[in-house]
Amino acid sequence: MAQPKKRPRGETRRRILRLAAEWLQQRGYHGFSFGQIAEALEIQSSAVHYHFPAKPDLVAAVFAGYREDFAWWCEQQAKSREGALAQIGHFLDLEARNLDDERVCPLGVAGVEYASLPAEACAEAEALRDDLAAWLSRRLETGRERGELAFDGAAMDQAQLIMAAAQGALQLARLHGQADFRAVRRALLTGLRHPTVQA
Amino acid sequence: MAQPKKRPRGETRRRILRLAAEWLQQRGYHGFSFGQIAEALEIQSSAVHYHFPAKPDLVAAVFAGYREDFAWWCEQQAKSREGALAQIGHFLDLEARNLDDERVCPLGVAGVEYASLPAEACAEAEALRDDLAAWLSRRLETGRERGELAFDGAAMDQAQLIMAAAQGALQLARLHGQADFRAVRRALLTGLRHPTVQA
DNA sequence: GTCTATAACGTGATAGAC
DNA sequence: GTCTATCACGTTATAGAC
Repeated sequence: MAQPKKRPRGETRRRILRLAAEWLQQRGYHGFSFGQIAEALEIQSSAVHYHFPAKPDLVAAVFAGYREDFAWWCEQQAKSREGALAQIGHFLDLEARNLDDERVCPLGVAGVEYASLPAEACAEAEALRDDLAAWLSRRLETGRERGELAFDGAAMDQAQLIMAAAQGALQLARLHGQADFRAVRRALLTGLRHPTVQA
Repeated sequence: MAQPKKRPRGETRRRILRLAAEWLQQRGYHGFSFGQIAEALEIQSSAVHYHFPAKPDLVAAVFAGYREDFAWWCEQQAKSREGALAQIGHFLDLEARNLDDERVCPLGVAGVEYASLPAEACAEAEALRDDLAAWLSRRLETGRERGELAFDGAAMDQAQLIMAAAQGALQLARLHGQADFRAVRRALLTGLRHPTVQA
């Protein structure tokens, strides 16, 4: 029988998280199993259970990872000191990266499967939603104050429109093609650039 | 689709379809089973298999039902002879009905679980997407021609924005509350009403 | 940290009686 | 059209060896 492969500390855990994130965004929570992860990584399913006692633990960790990644991205973004419209464009580009390997936004997964998702995963997803909403509405608010952006209504309404549209567009892109996402990106940014009417 | 036009008058069949549609939109494709449907309807799981040989058949039939319902809705809508903005508002209200029992848009389910969904279901979902996109872009196009609506870019881009935003907003509403959907509805319609700038 | 082995269960699906 | 009975399989999860 094959000897266990020695791997650097924490390497297996990272590989599990990485694959689980990919499949979660491609197939949904119920669309992959510990056994499939084990097979793909050429380890035993009980090795997966060692790192993550149960599936809710694994998926909650995946969502927590999304939050870490987004926090890191925000830090990098803050350094660039770009305008609000450019930053929001970069946010849409961040979402667009999911198109490369046919993923959807993790919030979409949580939203669709909400009623069949473990509570831990829901809680992390809600926190991620709050992170995104806070970042977006802040950019929109200051962008409007500085006259860079024009839109009617509350900044938070606009932030939710952007989140919802990006997430929905990634899903529609799978049904009809990546052009659908670009169409939505175009429509969103055009709407923001649009100067308010002088009455 | 496997099932021809002729629909058996069976009450059981209708009850199965109704419950499957509800659960599909609440839990996703993998979030419910024949056994659970049988239990809820107090029949045997093999009775479900009688009406729908396999799960893909059932779910494809559910999607086909969505298309029929939407076609019927379009007919009713055509009779009203309302303006484009009002009609698009009604479309968003149609989506908003899903909030009542915490469902999401079926296209969201298909988009999220695409990689783990049977091909029959994907095909029906794509057809439904085309139905919605065609109806919306037509309203947008004629609305703009008549000066009722104002937006930049292609009508189809705008149609995709509306579809994506509505679908994403239903999902976000589950994570944070129904107000999120209303915020998106507001932002969308405000954007359309916004008069183009006179340069 | 990974393995073997296995438990306990739910799943989609089928055959055939009534 | 619905039932009983059953199947093979995949699933999550645990115990204990190395």
